[in-house]
Amino acid sequence: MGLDDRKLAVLRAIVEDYVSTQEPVGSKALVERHQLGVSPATVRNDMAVLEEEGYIRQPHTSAGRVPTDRGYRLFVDRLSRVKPLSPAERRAIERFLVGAVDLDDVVHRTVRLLAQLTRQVAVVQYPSLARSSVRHLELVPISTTRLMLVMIADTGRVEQRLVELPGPVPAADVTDLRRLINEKLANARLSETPPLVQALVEEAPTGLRPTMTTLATVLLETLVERHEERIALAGTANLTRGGLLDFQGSLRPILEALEEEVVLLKLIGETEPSTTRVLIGDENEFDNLRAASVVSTGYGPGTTIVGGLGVLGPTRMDYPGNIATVRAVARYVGELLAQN
Amino acid sequence: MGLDDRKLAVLRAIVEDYVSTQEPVGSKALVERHQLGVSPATVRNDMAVLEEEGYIRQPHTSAGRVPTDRGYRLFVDRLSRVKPLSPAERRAIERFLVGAVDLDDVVHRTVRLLAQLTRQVAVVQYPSLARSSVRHLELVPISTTRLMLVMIADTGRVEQRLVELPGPVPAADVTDLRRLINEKLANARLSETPPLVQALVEEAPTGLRPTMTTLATVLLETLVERHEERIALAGTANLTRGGLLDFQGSLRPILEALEEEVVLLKLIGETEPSTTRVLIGDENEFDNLRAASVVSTGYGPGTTIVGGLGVLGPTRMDYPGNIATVRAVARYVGELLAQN
DNA sequence: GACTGGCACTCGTTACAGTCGAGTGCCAGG
DNA sequence: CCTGGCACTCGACTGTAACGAGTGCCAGTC
Repeated sequence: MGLDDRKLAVLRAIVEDYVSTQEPVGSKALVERHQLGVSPATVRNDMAVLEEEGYIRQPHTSAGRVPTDRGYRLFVDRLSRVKPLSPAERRAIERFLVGAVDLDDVVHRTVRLLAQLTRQVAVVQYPSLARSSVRHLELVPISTTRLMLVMIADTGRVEQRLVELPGPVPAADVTDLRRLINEKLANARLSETPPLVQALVEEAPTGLRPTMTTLATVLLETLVERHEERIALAGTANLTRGGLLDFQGSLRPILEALEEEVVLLKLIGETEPSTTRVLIGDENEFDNLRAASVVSTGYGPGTTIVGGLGVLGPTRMDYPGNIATVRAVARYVGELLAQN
Repeated sequence: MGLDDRKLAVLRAIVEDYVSTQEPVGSKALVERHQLGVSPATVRNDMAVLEEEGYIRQPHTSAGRVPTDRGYRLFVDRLSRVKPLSPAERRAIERFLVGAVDLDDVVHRTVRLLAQLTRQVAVVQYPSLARSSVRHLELVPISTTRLMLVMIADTGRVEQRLVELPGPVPAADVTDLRRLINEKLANARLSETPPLVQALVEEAPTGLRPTMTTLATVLLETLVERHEERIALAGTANLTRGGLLDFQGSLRPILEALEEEVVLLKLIGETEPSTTRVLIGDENEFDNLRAASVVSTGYGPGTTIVGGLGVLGPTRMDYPGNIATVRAVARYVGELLAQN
């Protein structure tokens, strides 16, 4: 394919201009705003090639060119230069995140911060239970036949669940149960708990066996099956920026997708370590989001990844800027988590 | 004011037609669709009066009439007939809410249910801590200088918070602290805890005094100041029904308002016992929501109110239907809570 | 006095024609 | 391989005209 350097420069210029002006960009405007060193006619020839290769298209014959999803992809992969954060942005991140008092607080502040900095919709996954370890399991007697099971993960996440016991259980037994459970499960990765829970039941003293069986069921549900993942969302109002030009006139599919936790998890949860993932338009597997792009990355204390975070916006977004912001925020959050 | 029965009937007909068709309604269409027993000309005269009194208006000279906020208000107060839920709706409510496994689950199911039934944006406030009592306070040692404080409210709500202790505290002391705290605070209304916490510090044995002081600070923060209220939201995609006719073309202010928890709490949190509150358009104190209406009510086990729930939509909404649904859902949720 | 039919009027909507101009593709020449 | 020039396309905008839904008013009827 004959994509020489100048053609790439033209594509880059088109993307940059279109992203900032939101209007199809013509050959004349291009040479005026960028130092391409050639005439509009030459640029037109390049554009014709770029269009043939599927990187740009014209909304209608007498209009300028607009990048296609494929064009954005090339831009992101090969053409965008890293855009360092401004000092003001760095300060904003620090200011916003210090003073967070617990995990909930961290997540909420993070998601708002991301939405504010990128002016897009921000999504933050709570630290995944699957990738966490049990720090402590607490049994709190509510009545003689009811316990509250509280699980504290090493990431700071806390899950609780009410347990209906098969019969009254004296306080001393609760103490024993608590000890047994913690001996077995503390410091275990959540994903590895099922066999341990099974062992707990088998090894339980006969007197505690029925209660332990009930507990085991709830434990498995709490640790593995239910609610496994949580999501925080902010900045939906940013979808309305840029009139209705983005998202071809209807926010509906986007808003619907944002209500589906499963969808969001797929979007930002499946990150390989330390990569920033960019999904552009129809690269996305959800039809509802074919007009949107997602920039996401993983975060966690040190080098381990415990969750994902990212932003969602129109395909016409500032990729370099958003990538830089998402990365920076993820790094700060990781540091914050490492302190616990 | 000369609002005889027929004029009221005309207003009612206008509201009903406009709500269902979403188009300004004219005199001719009115007499065709309702048995008013008079001619279009007569209806026109009535309309002129209604317009003069501010209950309806014309978008432009050659168009039909549309209810004003004032018109909706009159409709809601005096003209709407109660619309009983369909059996299908009743079934849906029951089916949706049984099987909820804990409070989080109840709240999430409720908010989704409301959004689905009313096809509006649904808002549910978690049971307010201010109106709850302490069921139990648990101290979980994380390390020698760190505790996790877990508060379980009688409504099922659970709050937790990490506490950094001034120095190492032996396990036995933790047991003592737990006992002291529970003796003093269990069953107390959260709003009444501040003096009790104060007393805790004063009455603490000298050895435990410093630790108790630290705990007291966190207790006050957890019980009274922080996060006091939480909100669940669903159905934002419903805002896009009815094209962009509702909300005069921009969802932006609405979406912004929905991101502000404070705003939502004001909307649905301030409910007097067992009343269903309807706020129509500019009756709302938030400028962002002057194009929206809110139907809300309180819920709770038995006759006490522990939180609010409701729906938000365009002023052009089905008030009788939404009022009925909101009430019914609130009642079911109350029953569900009472079972704990 | 209340209701009705009729009629003139308003004004937004639609359709159509014409102009404008941004932007293109192509070609001949450097 | 680049460039200037030129004809062409086609959406955006403007102006005009016909249309029709809906109104307000008035004179007539019960």
